[in-house]
Amino acid sequence: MSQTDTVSRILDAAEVLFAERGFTETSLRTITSTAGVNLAAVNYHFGSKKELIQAVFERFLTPFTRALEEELNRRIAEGVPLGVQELIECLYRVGLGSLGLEGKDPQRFMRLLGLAYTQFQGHLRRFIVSRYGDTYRRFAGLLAEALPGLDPETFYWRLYFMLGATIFTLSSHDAIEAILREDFGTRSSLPETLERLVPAASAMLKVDSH
Amino acid sequence: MSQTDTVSRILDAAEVLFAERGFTETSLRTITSTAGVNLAAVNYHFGSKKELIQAVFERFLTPFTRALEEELNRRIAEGVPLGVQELIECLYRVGLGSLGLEGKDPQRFMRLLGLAYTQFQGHLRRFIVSRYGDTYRRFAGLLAEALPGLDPETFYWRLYFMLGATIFTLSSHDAIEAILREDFGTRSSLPETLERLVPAASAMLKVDSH
DNA sequence: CACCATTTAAAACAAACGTTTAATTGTCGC
DNA sequence: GCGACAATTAAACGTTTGTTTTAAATGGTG
Repeated sequence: MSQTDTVSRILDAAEVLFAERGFTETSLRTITSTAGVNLAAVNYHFGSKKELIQAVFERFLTPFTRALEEELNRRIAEGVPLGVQELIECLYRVGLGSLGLEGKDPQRFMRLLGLAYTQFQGHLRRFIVSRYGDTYRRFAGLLAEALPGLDPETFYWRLYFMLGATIFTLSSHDAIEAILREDFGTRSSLPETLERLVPAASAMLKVDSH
Repeated sequence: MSQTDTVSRILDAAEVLFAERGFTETSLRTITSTAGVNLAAVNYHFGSKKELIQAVFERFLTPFTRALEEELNRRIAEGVPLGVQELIECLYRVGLGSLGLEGKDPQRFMRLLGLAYTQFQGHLRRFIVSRYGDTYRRFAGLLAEALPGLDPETFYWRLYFMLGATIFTLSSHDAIEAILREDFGTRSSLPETLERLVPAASAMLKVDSH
């Protein structure tokens, strides 16, 4: 078994298990036995559990961030100014695209993102901000440009409202979908939920509160 | 030290520590030493850690739910039909009021609510739904009445969007506030944040997506 | 073939965890 | 004051955790 094999097998197993149970609730022994590798392999390749957690996030956030940057460049090169709804659609579409490749489940990454914000892993938040903060600030800047006249403080609070609605909803998507399916008998896929989320989030950003 | 003393000292300590670090990351030893009681007191009075977690939630959710029910009764007795914005305002104001009594920090309860949804404590979610589900459904029903013409599925999804925006934002209120204070030099209190959240959440519920 | 990184196996490590036990203390009704 | 029961205490229980260490085996590269 080659190195890349062992490393990615560990990452695959950790990704799934972390998303299902959280970081503290997932032991290295569960990860390594799921991955079919030796227990010591984690500390050999990653150094520690903390660094393994960061590596899991790096593996999906780096392609996502790159894809978002490229999509923003492409849209800006067209010369058409980007509206609020278009920017949010862009964000979601890149997420569905870059995270849904290779049979990966986009919701799993949403669960992980949710964990990064709600579990108490200070090192992880610091890692994400330092690594991907620039792209986040660029996106926030474009969104602010599309909302002229809105005072910056209100804008940023609403940005967090939107972040909360997105992460919370999508990371619990399966659970919510199960409840609604029971009540209404209908199914709704992740793209359908995003179609509902885009206008709702846009309305929240654009509303005139006075 | 009387029984009520020990019990409420444990609940006080657990409430703060759970909100700060989460359930798994808070040990019974930390709780009992913070509370100044013996380690075995938790299992003696509550039975297990799971039941302690439930007791923490029961202590603040029961008065909150009762206060919300009473406020809804009061408003309905007035005969004036309740609008979307009024209902959301009502919810937040009751939260600020009933949870902010006795020097308690409303944000702490928001953090706990966030944990209840994002951490993996199946027993806790079941406990909350079975105990407080009726009031939740009553509030949702009133809100749906205030939004005639909106198809039920879209309504419920937006309800979750609102729940996410509220819980996510308020449970991270201190962290977000610190970031914005650094960027803008201004402060914003929890009531001020709620004043921003009410119109944003209302707009999200009311928007016509067609 | 020799080298070196990789992987495995097995074991041990100290630390932390939730829980239980048995003995002691405190308190209240009689 | 005494018996009964609730409450508190110190100590130990058995697991599980992340991590490290030893050794041997494996595999590809120069």
